[in-house]
Amino acid sequence: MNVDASGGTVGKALDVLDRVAEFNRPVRFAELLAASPYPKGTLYRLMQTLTREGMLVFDPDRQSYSLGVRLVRLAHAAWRTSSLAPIARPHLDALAAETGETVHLAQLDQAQVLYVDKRNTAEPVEMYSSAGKVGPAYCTGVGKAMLAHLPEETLSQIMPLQLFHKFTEHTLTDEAALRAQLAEIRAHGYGFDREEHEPTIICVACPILSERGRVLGALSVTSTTARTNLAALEQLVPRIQQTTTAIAAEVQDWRFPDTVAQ
Amino acid sequence: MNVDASGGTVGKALDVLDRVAEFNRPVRFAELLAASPYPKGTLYRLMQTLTREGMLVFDPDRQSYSLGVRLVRLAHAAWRTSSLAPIARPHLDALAAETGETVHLAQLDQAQVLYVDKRNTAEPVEMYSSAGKVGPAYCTGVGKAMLAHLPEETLSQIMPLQLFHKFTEHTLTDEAALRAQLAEIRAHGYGFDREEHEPTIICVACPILSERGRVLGALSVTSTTARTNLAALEQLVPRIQQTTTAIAAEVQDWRFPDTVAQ
DNA sequence: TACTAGGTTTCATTATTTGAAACCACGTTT
DNA sequence: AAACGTGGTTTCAAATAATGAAACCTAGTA
Repeated sequence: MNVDASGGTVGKALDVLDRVAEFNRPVRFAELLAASPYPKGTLYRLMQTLTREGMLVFDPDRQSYSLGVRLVRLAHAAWRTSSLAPIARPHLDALAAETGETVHLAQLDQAQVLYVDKRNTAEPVEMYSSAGKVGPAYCTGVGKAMLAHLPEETLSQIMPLQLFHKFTEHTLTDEAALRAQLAEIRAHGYGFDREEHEPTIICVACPILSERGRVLGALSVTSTTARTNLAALEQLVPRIQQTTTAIAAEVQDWRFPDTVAQ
Repeated sequence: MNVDASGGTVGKALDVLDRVAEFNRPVRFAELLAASPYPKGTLYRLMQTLTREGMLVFDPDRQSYSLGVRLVRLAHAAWRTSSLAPIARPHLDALAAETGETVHLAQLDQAQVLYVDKRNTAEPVEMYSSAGKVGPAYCTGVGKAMLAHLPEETLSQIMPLQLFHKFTEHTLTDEAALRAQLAEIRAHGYGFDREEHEPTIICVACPILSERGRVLGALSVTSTTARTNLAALEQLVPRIQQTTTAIAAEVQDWRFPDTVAQ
């Protein structure tokens, strides 16, 4: 999944972190060794370093490694400064309240969609259960909305990384089909998820664009075919765009509170 | 704050990440250069690498760097597998509901306390606002509860890293005083925060220990002198210990769902 | 035009990383 | 008890990547 191969030591170290993350549970050295392209000694020292640095934690009881809490601390900062979530929060609240539907805020992480916040009127906000989750870009509303507004150069870089797994019978399964839809989305300024990722789940999504047209993220309102339909969701577009515009506007200033550092 | 100095390249790279994080806002190359011990060229390439790897994001509009979203993704995994939060969640809910007070779940990150979850009956759970925050160990209930149960070797390593800043008139300001209290806490199995960090804020905290006595984290119930007092909080100790024991017990198995990897 | 500040690249030197293999510790088998 | 095997740790010369001083851009200013 990760197209590293970049020679650098830090690249490898981060790659190891990713691999540990993929296990989703504490992992033994030998397991990781089997899953890594690195020779024993190299991997060993890499993990030593990462452990010493607090990015990994070694559990002596279980003889296994997990991601370290230092990551949580870093991510806290990342989330605050580099994600749209803190700004978007009140807007999401309002939108979710008004529509009564689930609202997703996402950004691009490499070739995938990373959900940075979520409002679900039914259940209360679950920490990290939404923030931090990743999903495919080619078959989600937010994903396509972002892809559609990417410069061709970037798009052609991440297009080959799309897996085009056929989740449902509506999933777009090749680049041509996707590109056709992206053009459409670009023209309209919004796009749909037509049960492409999960059956009965539909959504309408709008990109969040900077003044200069750079893709900052995307916002979607999700529902089910049991409750509503695409036409009804389309009615919400003006309201959603009102939100995305507001968020984009705030982002413009936001970036420099310029309070004295420290 | 960071006692790196470890020659490795990854150490330096992570150090750079920390420094970026400390700014709490997008930061220009020159700013970071001024704050770093590394020469121009070195820092430059370090940041190039980190940016290429998605750990930093460069905003071309603002000519500045922020922490990348890849961190959020990694932290999501870290939080799930390496923190007590997912397990403790229901227990925290129950404890908070019963006591009607704020409940904190913390773990040690290097020499600091890292809050991994929190329940505040008043306000709803705020994403990341609690998870990811760090605080001093020597003057918080959870901090001292954890320090008290650390093996001497580890303790003597992190003791010199305590800042002993006198937040309030009750703050312990030297190692001797702290060690005396740690002994007491170890004897009782619980400890207090006697307005040591913030005036009027008091809490009672219990460590979460593994079967073998390893420190996994700590749990505290916090209140104010306006509402209650230490004696009343002490009454809650059995209830809190019931919770910590339950969490510790669950942790024992938890670590290996042993579902087929991938 | 000259000057400056911020950022990028070069290149010979340095020192870290590499990885094959040896080694160690332990629990298992014969 | 000796031999074996697996999982983990260390060694050491060779290969490679990181270093940092300085040169070099680029764009905005005097």
